[in-house]
Amino acid sequence: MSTSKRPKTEARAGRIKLADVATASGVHYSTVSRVLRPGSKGRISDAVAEHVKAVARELGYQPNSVAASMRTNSTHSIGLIVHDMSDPVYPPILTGIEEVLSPQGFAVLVGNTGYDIAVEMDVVNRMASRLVDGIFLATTRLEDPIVKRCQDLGIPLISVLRQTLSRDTPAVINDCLGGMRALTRQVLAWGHRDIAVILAPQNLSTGRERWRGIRDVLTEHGMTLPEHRIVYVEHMSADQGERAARSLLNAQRPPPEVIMCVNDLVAIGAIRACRAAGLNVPLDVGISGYNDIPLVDMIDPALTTVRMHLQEIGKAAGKMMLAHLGSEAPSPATVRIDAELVLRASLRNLNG
Amino acid sequence: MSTSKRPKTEARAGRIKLADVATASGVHYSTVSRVLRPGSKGRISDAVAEHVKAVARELGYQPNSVAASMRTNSTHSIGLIVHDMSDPVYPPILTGIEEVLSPQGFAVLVGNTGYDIAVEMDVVNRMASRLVDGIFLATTRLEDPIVKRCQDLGIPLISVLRQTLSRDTPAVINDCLGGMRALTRQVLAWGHRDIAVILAPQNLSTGRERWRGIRDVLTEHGMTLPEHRIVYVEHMSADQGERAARSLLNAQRPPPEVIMCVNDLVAIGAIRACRAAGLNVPLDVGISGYNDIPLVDMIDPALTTVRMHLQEIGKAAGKMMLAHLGSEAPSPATVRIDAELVLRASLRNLNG
DNA sequence: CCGCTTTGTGCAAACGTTTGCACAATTAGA
DNA sequence: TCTAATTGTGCAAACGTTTGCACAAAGCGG
Repeated sequence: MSTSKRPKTEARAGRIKLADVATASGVHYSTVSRVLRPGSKGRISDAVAEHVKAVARELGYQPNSVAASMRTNSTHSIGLIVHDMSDPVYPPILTGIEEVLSPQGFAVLVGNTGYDIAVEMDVVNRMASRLVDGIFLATTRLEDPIVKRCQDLGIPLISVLRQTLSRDTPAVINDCLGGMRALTRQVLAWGHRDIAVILAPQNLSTGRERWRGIRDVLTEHGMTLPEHRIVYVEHMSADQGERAARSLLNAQRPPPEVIMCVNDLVAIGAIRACRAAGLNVPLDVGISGYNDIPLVDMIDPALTTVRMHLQEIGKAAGKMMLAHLGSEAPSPATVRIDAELVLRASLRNLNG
Repeated sequence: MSTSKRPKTEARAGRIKLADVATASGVHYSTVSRVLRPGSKGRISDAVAEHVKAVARELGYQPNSVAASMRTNSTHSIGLIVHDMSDPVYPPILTGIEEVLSPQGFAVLVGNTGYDIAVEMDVVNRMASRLVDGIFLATTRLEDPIVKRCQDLGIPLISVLRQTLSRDTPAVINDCLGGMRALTRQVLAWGHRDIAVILAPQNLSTGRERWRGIRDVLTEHGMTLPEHRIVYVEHMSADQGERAARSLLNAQRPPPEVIMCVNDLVAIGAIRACRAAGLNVPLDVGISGYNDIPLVDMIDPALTTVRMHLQEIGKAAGKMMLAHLGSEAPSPATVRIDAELVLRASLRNLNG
């Protein structure tokens, strides 16, 4: 740590503390504490309370929550771990979380992993050092050493968007299964039969559930996909999507009627790949995504996708965190937030 | 605060502390501290150091940084205040900041204001209570009570993307003036003369600089814009952009040749408004944005805009923060990061 | 008017570090 | 061999809260 901060400015150094307010009001500092932190034990007369509050306000007293945390062993801060905040899925979740937690006095510590699990482990350890009251994990794998670590550390954990295989953590997730089923039914209803898919790694619950949603419906219709119509991305980005789509299109075979992508970014990449291959979307190839991130309604062609209610997910996660912090018994419930089909130009009705 | 957390889990309660490591290694806990925090005063023999480290590792010691913060009066955490993380401009900045600060042991506390200055003031006060070492402010107004507050509180502040009128805070901003000049020159070079603008509130440095960039170039060419070609948004969102554009198009006059928008989201709204009015972009009306946020290259039509190097801005801001935390004299330097013109389909060459 | 409850306030410990100071042990210089 | 410098470690205070406990004052029922 190179930053040696010895001196501090005046304002920082001469910070008003409880004792200052106390002497200025002629009471003991413990009394000030009780006035300013209602809910603590020990009743205070209204007269004193008013007076102390007035003095505190006048002196511009700002409580030192670090000191309070030290005493109470609770920082009222919670961590949010994501791979990359620039992925537009995450910010609305942060907003939802803040909406619930901020009024309760919680602050949110954001940690980006950059898709690197070593970094992620480090982030967790640092959050542990900082005594966060809980962690929201948006990177959860089906078998997850990070989850394990949090459990070992005794940090309340809530999984968002994803869930472990054993469902041993509380979680708030999108109903990927339902969403993908609805989408697949629509694809079939519109007469598509030669379907290709670009899937996420199958060590993620989202990746697995979305794929299962597709397969379920295909199976209902007595269909299965041939190997060569199934490709994977390593993580969900447009570049990865473009690469994957290229491998679908480059083969000697004719292009599929539709490419169902595991999410919108991947679908964007797929659209690029189609364009590059001289194929028109949706005339030559239909494309679908998942998430309904901002602007996919404005792209060319407007993307058919499934909307997750991300802010709702964030809010639900926030509430769940509050519940878990309050109670002793964190029942690992999994809450599913409904998904919503959004039909746009990138997928057409072959029957129409 | 409703959450009464009395009991804690085993793991949380029986946390290993310095003293535990000390007794286990047969040394005083101050020695352990010195071993684990190299750079502190007092040299330790290599033998003891190795031994203590081993014991600490074995016991799984996690330093309690709250306690350390209490002692040192420095939390190694910094705040980032934005209006709304869902605005795609901010995440890359966060990434840049983290990239620089995280390796130095800093954590980032994110605060969304929801465009509400009362909330914003509250966020600042809470960050002050939490003893953040510094604050990045991305909401800076030309005359800003928030900046004033931070100065009163003695919290090191760095303005990002925006700057105060008096330039009394260190800041890292995009070169809006240069960027907008370049764009305007291009617009003129391509033969557009009937130009309309959708501007941001003029109490923001970005709003004012971008407008000045346009005016400068127009003035160079002996042009000025008539009142009815100038409209404003309250803040930078697609909805606001759509409203503003509507008011430009609804008038009895013919539509302008080009609408220059203060940023991409606003431009998106303007495109929507044009479509709704039955106007083709770019054939009937050209549109430009600013920022080059993700996906504007994919929308219909692809948006002509100016790229800010957001992650660079974040990194520069992070470095600047480190510098200011280190030194006594925070010279309020303003760093400008170059902008880059990005020409796409939404603006056409009338001469071509 | 007496004991008992209630109410309001002060006292002091504790939270887990960091670090100035003291001091013992070792090394070096002459 | 003696003094002086150096090195390694222990001691204890301090950081600013919260909160259990003690206790005085006041209210009250009989």
